[in-house]
Amino acid sequence: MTIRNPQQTRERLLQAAFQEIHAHGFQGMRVDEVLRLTGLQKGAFYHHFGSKTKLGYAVLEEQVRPLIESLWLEPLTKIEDPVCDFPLLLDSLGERIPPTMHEHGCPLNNLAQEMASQDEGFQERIAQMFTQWIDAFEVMFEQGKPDGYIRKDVDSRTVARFVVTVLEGCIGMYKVDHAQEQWAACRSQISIYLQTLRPVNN
Amino acid sequence: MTIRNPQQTRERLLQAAFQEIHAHGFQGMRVDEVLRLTGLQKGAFYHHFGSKTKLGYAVLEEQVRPLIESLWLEPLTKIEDPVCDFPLLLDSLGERIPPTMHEHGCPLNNLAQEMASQDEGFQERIAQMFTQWIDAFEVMFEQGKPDGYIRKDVDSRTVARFVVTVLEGCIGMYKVDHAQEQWAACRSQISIYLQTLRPVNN
DNA sequence: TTGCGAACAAACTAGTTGGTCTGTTTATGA
DNA sequence: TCATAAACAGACCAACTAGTTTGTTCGCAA
Repeated sequence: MTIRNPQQTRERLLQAAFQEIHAHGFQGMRVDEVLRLTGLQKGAFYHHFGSKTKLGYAVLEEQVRPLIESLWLEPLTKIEDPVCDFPLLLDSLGERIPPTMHEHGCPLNNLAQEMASQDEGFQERIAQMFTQWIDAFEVMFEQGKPDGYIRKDVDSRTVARFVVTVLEGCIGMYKVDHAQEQWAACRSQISIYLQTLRPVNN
Repeated sequence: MTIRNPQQTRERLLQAAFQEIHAHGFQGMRVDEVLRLTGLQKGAFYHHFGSKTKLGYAVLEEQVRPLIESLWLEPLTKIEDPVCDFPLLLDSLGERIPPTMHEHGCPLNNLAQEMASQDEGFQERIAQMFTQWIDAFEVMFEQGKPDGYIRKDVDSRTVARFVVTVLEGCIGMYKVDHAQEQWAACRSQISIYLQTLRPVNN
């Protein structure tokens, strides 16, 4: 008599799938390998998820999304002076992310590059998550205006788009050759860029 | 009696493979589909390329590399004032790239994100091509110094790294939802950033 | 207590995929 | 001209892969 725990079974499948997708991409992820990692069988898999694609959606929403939220969205709300504090947040990133991130990059960006043009379901979910991410940055810059940290005429949304772009680009570049200079370059130059958002009459 | 042309046969295979890899990724590319597109048979394929992987390498070096060179490296050599001319080069990009690029993004970046952590052969070739690309930007910024376009104390390599990062990030973001604002944001903010490279006593 | 659906196990299937093997035709150099 | 290798055609194969089916067991509500 084995004790059953449907929620935990589902969660185990999700975590193993997330791990495999992060390492090999969605198309590279093998259902059989997820089963091997969890010690479960086909029956369990297709009971909880109807198909490989639906599993992918679930991983995106239940694994990747919370990760982005805790790693980025939540810390951003605590930033007072974007120009000064955001680069500091970047510095702490190395310690805040799990080791697998160094090797395989940002799971959201990976899925974005692989699946956005392949599957509409992925595309929509990914686009929404990026929008949410940009929103968080926009709020951060907007909130910096009343306190005089950011110029009033700055287009916060445009700046937010740019910052997210730099982040994804940087993580992508780092994935290629893991060069420390690459990360350092983005860190220093984003800081220089942010200085341009300061009010003129300092 | 059919006329044989080994070089052309090889080239046809390369072009079809490039097209398929660009559309579906390397792992998503099917040898059979390349054969169908070219009207050739397995014999021809495995005569010219020993394996799918070797074909991938050949596509990278004989299709992607020349594309990067003609689209970026070559135009960069003609730029005099980086701060002013580079954003103009970006503006002309829309007309200079083939339509498939809009849909599937940068083939080099796609392969980078998909294969860098999967296969050492890909990783090394991709890293080298990125280095070459960064080199070209570095030269551009360095050459802008004697003429007073760029501050003498600017670290050209760091700036070059940053610019390539922004480009790849931007193309990647554009791939997700094809938003015009995304492209416009990067275009305008990269221009603002480049202004910080100007000498102070203008 | 019992009935019934949820939660699995496990064998099976049909289609796909990269790659091989054998044979045939074309070019090329001696 | 003729031998030899290059340049293919095309059938074949073994491994893999997502998904199905059937059957069994567990948990909960009535």
